[in-house]
Amino acid sequence: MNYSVSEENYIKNIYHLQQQTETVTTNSLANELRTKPASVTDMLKKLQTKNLLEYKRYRGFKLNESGNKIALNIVRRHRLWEFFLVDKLGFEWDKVHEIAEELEHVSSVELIKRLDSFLNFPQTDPHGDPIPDTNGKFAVIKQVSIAEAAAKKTVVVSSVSDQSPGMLEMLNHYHIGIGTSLKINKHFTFDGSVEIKVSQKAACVISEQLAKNIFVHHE
Amino acid sequence: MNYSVSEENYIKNIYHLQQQTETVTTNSLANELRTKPASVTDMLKKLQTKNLLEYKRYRGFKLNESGNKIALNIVRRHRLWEFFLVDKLGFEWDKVHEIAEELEHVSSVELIKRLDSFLNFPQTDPHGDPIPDTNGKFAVIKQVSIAEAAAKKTVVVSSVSDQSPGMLEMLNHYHIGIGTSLKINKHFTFDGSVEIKVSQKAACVISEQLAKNIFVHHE
DNA sequence: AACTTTTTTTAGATTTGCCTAAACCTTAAT
DNA sequence: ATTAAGGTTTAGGCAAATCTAAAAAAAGTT
Repeated sequence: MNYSVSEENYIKNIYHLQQQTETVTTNSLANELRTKPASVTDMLKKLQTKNLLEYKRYRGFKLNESGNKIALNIVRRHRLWEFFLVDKLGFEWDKVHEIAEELEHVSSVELIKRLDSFLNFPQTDPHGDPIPDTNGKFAVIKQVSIAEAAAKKTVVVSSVSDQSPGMLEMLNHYHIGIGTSLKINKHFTFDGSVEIKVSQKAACVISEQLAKNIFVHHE
Repeated sequence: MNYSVSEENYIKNIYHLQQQTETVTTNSLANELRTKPASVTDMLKKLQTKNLLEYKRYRGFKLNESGNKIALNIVRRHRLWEFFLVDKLGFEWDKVHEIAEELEHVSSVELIKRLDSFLNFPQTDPHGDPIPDTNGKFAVIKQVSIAEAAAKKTVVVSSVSDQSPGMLEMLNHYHIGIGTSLKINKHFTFDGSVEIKVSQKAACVISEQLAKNIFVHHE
């Protein structure tokens, strides 16, 4: 079956909200989509008719099995395009989200198959988020923010949860990117800042706010 | 200014029809867009309001200066994406039109700029049609179909006007592609067929229909 | 438990792009 | 010049996706 751009956007955003809360509310989705709650209710009915949702009036909603599958497919397309934009076209990763938002709705299955292969089957997008495979499966890496990571360990940056230009500027300044390995030296309890050491460079201290937005994993 | 997918499709198709006839008719456009004449009239009014058309009721219409500029930009996007699909993703050229139809509406200017550079500023799409530059300019190559080309001359294939799978099959069979050079040996008046010689291979005879759809230029 | 606040839904409009059917022009033919 | 035929436009509607305003349900407060 084929879905409209609007339907796909609703599905995708329900999926993303579900990563934080099991069931999603009308208001939060309206907020995410920059639309009005009444519009959300309308679309929910439609998606329920198409059997993509579990939805009870006034009680919130969540994607069912097939809704989830479709969402993962959209996420797959989005992340593959983001990878393409950064890796092949040389975009900075804070610029690609909007463009991928449009590209993700191009419907050809063959296109995505070939794009995946052209990109050499990447596992994560430029922000470190995993790219689901054709069946919606992806490896879940156990990761923690630098703020929570144990001291004295060497870890690898796996993703960043903020994709603003300001964030990019900071990461460039500290020479940190996805895949960079660094050592957590010390957590300062006073302000939550963390001393880290990136590769051969001198140790430096990053703010709590930054530490909370950089996720790392072991080895 | 920004245009809807629908508006862009109208503009593009008016442009294409104008290549054959100076002014376009409601019916022919409706036919091209697989829509109804009444719908075309509706959209014409809208495009006229937006100052992209010269249009007099019952009298046909054509793009004005700015309409033309927009059309050429859409054509540029379409052809760049076609080039990408064939050159980078390995699609056969009879499969790319539909996909490029969707991709061409992605609106980022920066995207197209970078795509162009990534593809190394191609001059023509996979069917040999010229890719307009940012200002809508492109080199016009004087070309004739093999059916009309003078005998005893060596020519270079510059484009094909039919993009069906059947056409592709024939071209592959004769080892003909865009850029292939071949010699026109003889025109048979009886059935319009033409004897040609492709590179080092044995001379062969192609039908009038095929000859009419392959365009060539000198040197 | 009753009232207030917040959230969600319904009802009714609006816009865009499309449709059918009917009216309207233009052209070509007698 | 009239008429027939064809193409074009208007009128009126429909579906998708949105909105505002009002009603209904749930949650929070005293």
